[in-house]
Amino acid sequence: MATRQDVAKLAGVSPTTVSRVLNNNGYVSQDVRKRVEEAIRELQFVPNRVARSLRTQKCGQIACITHGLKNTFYAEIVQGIEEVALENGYTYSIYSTSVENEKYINLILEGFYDGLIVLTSSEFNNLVDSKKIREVIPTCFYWDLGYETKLPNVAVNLKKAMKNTTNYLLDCGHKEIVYLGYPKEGIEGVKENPRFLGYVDALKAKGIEVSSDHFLFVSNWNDTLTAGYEKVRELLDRGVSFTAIAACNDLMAIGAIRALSERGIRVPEDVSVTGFDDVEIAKMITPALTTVSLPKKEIGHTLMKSLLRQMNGEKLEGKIQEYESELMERETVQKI
Amino acid sequence: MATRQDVAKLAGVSPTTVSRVLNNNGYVSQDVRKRVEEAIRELQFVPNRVARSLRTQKCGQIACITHGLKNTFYAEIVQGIEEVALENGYTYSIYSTSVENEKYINLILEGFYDGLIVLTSSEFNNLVDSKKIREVIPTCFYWDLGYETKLPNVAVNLKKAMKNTTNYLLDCGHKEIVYLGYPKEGIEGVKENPRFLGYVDALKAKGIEVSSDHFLFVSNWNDTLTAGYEKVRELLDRGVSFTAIAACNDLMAIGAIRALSERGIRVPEDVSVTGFDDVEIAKMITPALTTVSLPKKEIGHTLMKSLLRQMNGEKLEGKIQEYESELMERETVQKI
DNA sequence: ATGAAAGCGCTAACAC
DNA sequence: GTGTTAGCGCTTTCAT
Repeated sequence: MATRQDVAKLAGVSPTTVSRVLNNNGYVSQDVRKRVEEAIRELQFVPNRVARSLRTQKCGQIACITHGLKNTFYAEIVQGIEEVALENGYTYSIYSTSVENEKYINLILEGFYDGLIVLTSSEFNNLVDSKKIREVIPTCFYWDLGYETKLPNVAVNLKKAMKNTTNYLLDCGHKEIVYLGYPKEGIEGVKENPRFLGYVDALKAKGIEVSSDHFLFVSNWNDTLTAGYEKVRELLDRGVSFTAIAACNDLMAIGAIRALSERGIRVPEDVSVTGFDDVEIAKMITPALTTVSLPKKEIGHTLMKSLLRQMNGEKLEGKIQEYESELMERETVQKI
Repeated sequence: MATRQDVAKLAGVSPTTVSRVLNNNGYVSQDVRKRVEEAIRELQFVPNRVARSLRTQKCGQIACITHGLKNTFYAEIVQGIEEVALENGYTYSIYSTSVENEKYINLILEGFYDGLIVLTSSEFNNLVDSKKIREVIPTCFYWDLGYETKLPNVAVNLKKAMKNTTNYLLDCGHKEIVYLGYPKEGIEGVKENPRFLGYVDALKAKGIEVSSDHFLFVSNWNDTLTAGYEKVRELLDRGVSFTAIAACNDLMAIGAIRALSERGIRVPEDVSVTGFDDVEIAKMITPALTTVSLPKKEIGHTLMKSLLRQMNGEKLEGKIQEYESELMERETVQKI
């Protein structure tokens, strides 16, 4: 592997000059530049990023924390992040929240990353002291918790989104609506989840009783197809009466639909179901899932752009951008 | 951010000694070790990975090339990779094949990675000279092409898998089976795809005519829900007669089912459909998808383990492991 | 058992 | 315009 030294020797110039043409700063005469460029080509020289990082104290890499890519919701956000990262010469690593606390922190403190994007605020908050992390490394959060934070974040108005959805269900004549999704932790902390808040708000506004029989809570790290499936089976076993399910993500909704249809309950004829996220597959299943569309890629873009700004020295605080969502009326909801 | 120097000073020893306790080599007296450890704790010292990398010429990071995580098939393999990577102190970056040729190569040559895992052999092969890459960096491929290679790879017996699946369809009485999926490039190169080979083999073995009317080809980078959906719509528009569709991945199968049901064609009553990969959602849609199950996580594990071996100096060549698959009989196929 | 010193490949301040 | 030099934080001989 050729080094800058080798190039310098071959071109008959000093290493500094090579740097200059490489980084396009300082003055280099046409003639010399040409010779250097030729030498670079001949030796197939590629600058060593590790050495450069050590010198410049920035390594052109960011870390991104998710809780697994199996929910394509995250995969799509990550795609958005990747696009603007690469455009700006950054690479990124992905970590799943499943990794233990300490490993993370060290990985991050090791100086191998210039910035950090956290897609799973709640788990991350439980794991580490976010404020502390932020002091050592520029950080941007995708914030989906129910309270405000000073941490730089981009968010979606989830409360409003779920309120809309619930209202839609209500307008379709549903009164017994099951909520399937996130609490923060247990029933007490539950108020902190914006989606749940939206659900409760909508019900109350129409004078409908909010019954804990209709709460199907799932922890944040377990918002999967299987969880949706099993929660609804349990619900069915309990014999609770309901005519609709409002899920907190599409995967859980799809799991719910499966549980329903295995018991011979038809969607939407017998029970209506709504999802959340509008993952690509939502419109491809039959019946196509009525769900809430979020601008996933844009979220990724904004997350990365905000991080970039911070890495350039800007101080950012609190909500940087709040996106709106859109209810996609498809085939899993029916008027009764 | 504290450096090793600071620790040394605080502990009243030389920087070398600090290194020794950090890396657990050489002799350090109990007493000194304790002092150093205390200093480390007090200063919250974390060794700088960039500096270490520069010195040791290995950076504890690998790159992984996919064509996007939106197909959870790749996400699951990546999860497997992550598990053994982290276990062994490696971090990883993910790249989508959508990035242009040159950027890649440079990224990889920049010395920011100790190894490379390629999940999308075909695209990668088109993009770069795999053999050349391999000379500069240990590499391991997930190989799903129809010809053998000397490049270190882990594979699944895809030909056999698709042959099985086609036979299953045949045994169910289907004779007009549509193939939905990968050619290498155009019809001529088509023979190189193992799945296609398996499909043709099965048909021929039963003396059934192989008709190009039943080929629905999709390029490798376009094996999506939407592609499956649109290809099948086109097929329907052409008025070709068929009773089954064998798809090359679950996403395309799901897209196909959607196209079918939008036209009032029932699955499996009117047309049977099979998928490939057994992605988590396959069993959750209704009807549950009959598909081929591959050991995705294990593939990830083996990929990473093989890379580890190479990074430790071992020379690996050709097929390292070939996995078998399993047909999951569910609800999208019916006897006729 | 511990320390001194060289050097990984690069950049940037400073000289010429 | 171009070269010299110091140094980023660490590991690793080689002395002691």
